[in-house]
Amino acid sequence: MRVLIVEDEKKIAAALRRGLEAEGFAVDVALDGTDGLWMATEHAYDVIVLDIMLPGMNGFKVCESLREARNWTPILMLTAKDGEYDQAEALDTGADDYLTKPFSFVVLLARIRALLRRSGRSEPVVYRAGDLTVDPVTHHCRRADVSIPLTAREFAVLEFLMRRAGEVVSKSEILDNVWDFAFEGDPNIVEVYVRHLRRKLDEPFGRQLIDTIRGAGYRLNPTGG
Amino acid sequence: MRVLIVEDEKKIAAALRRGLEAEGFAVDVALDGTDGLWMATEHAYDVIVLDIMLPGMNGFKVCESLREARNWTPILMLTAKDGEYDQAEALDTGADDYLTKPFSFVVLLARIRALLRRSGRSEPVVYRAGDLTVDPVTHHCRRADVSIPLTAREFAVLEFLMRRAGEVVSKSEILDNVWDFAFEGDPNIVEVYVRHLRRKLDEPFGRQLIDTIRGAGYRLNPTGG
DNA sequence: GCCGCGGTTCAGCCCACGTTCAGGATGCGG
DNA sequence: CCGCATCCTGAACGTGGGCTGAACCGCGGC
Repeated sequence: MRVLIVEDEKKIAAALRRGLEAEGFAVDVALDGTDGLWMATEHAYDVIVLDIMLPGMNGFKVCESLREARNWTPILMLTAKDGEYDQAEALDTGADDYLTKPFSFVVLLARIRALLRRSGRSEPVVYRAGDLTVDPVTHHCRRADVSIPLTAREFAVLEFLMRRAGEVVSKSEILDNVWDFAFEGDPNIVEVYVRHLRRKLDEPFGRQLIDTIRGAGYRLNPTGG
Repeated sequence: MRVLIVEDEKKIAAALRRGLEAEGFAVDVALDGTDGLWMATEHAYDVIVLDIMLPGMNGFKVCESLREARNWTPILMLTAKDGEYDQAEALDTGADDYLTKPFSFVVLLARIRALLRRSGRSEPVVYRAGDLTVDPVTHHCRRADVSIPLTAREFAVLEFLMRRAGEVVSKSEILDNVWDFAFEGDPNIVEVYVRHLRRKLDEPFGRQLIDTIRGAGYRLNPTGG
């Protein structure tokens, strides 16, 4: 599955590349608009992540040019929240979806998966661990056939842990993936959400789904605890 | 697996080279920034370890130049704790991870492995000795199919001994690799941790995994004892 | 406006872990 | 057999990482 990222902020570009490669995507990066357009026309991608604010040629122009050239690769646009460029304009120029900065990696991944699914290029994803199932598409979580209501954040944390089931995941990794790239708050928030998840997923069932590895991070038990 | 180390402190550079070569990496060293940049562009490395404080051209610049040249080799930055340079700036310029000095060698190695894993360049690592298996990724240690809980330090010591299974390893080597390079405490701590490991790994199974070589150090029995 | 909910911050608590220390065992050379 | 160096071992101690409940804040719905 090939992805093209067109983004000039190196930090974001690098983070996206890293994350997507870890998910098994083949990733190319272009750091400005003209280069992005060139790469998109020369290679066949399954999806393109396209920033709007770009040096040289902005994202709208890139998107427009591609569509005029009859290139229908799904495009996910990245827009800044603070006006200047309009969200809706993204869809007008032929983008398939957009995401406003700042955003978290799991949300981006979900959107990309959604685009791929719509274009019929990928199989559905459902995570399982023992009697626990998590479905990012329908946003449903159930354990032992009882449905568990989760808030957006709780769900995102759980989804990330499920993707890395069995592995030790550090708190900073969770923070980097589930919260905004720009998040500068108290890292203790991760502990708080683990607490929420344990309360909803462990206590009613008398089991331990999420282990604490002191000094290293957390580990989701792939057998469901 | 090729590694480039860009570091001007010869003592550290040499220590890293030695350690990584012992791990089977092919190691090149550059002693200043311009040289490092040149080597990174001329050769293909799997990972680059890049100090920030460098004569000539600092680490940020090197990283930035590489990324602008579309070189996406994973970069692990080494930063000093005492301000002056900011940790976060490392990621801004396109580094993939950073490590603050002082750090221990096993931590560095773990980070390098993590980078390689994320970029899909390496196969999973699990250490085995007889019926003992140690998995750094999941932080699992099991003997004869029973899971043994270990603390972070215990795990680090065991991991180091496993990597050098069959060899005689001196106490100071263990100290240098598992503790900070700057550690100035009682070396007796190594004996204490060997004791802990023996209690957890030997006594319940009536075997001797770690031999004492009086006057020389310890040796982990590759057959599991 | 008011209310309720989700997200975030904060402060206090607790205990596991890392480290130190001192006394006891064990091996080795003379 | 003695003396010394090395290693083993249990216990004591202090710290910080992690846990938790509650307060706070902002937003959307009624």
